[in-house]
Amino acid sequence: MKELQSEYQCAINLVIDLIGGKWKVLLLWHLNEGDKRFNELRRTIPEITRKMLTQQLRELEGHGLVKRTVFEEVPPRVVYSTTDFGRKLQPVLYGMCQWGDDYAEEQGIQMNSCWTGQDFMKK
Amino acid sequence: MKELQSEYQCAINLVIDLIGGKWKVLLLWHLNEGDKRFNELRRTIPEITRKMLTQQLRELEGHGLVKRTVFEEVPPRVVYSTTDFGRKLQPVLYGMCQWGDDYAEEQGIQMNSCWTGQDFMKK
DNA sequence: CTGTATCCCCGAGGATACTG
DNA sequence: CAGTATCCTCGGGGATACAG
Repeated sequence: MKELQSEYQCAINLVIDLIGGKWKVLLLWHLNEGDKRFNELRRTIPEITRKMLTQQLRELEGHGLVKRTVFEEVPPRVVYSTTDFGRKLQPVLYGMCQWGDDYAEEQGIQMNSCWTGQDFMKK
Repeated sequence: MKELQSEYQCAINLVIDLIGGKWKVLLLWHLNEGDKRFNELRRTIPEITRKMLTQQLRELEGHGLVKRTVFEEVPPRVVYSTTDFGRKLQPVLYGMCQWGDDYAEEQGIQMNSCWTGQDFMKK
């Protein structure tokens, strides 16, 4: 598990350590849509391997951005959700998405929009 | 040079391709403080190598987020600045920084604040 | 279903020397 | 000053098999 430093020159460096991983922003984004199970996330992000999914989720959990809830059943059921703090990032992620959409439009890039922004705006 | 895809499932994936590089967010952040020369950036981010700095700047430039201005002098002078579009990301970066600051405070992480947020807020 | 455990490859990126 | 050009290492991350 990647440890955070005890001191940072600038908050942006801390943020990069927290959500700079290859899949973390994507995971947080999808978890902000709603709680998700392990294989549900795999289906949402088909390119991710089990190993990477586990690892990135564990780091997000370790840093307090994601909560992991295990239901003691057979077969096992595990649900991932964002913590209050992870959820605080939502406006930022949303801003990123908007900016990305702007970029795509300006550059004529196609978007198969899994766009959850509207839901967010209603709040 | 890393090419963008012609189509994305979701804007967040595009954003990750645009600024997901190891140093890109950091570079954009520092360039938002003001235009900077090559070695100035190296001093600001001592851990980055010349190679990486060049490469990441070239990608940002290629994607239209950063502008590179060469002054034909001896010795050469090259100034990097954010484009209008790159600048549009500033509120997002600022939001990330605020969130990082919150996190640091909650977790008791030390911050040697190169904090340019205040300047931003005045606008 | 939700993961570990292993093995292994490949390419991001560091170190260093050189250049216009 | 602002980069290229080379070489080489190292670990991120894929593939696969196995486990509770």
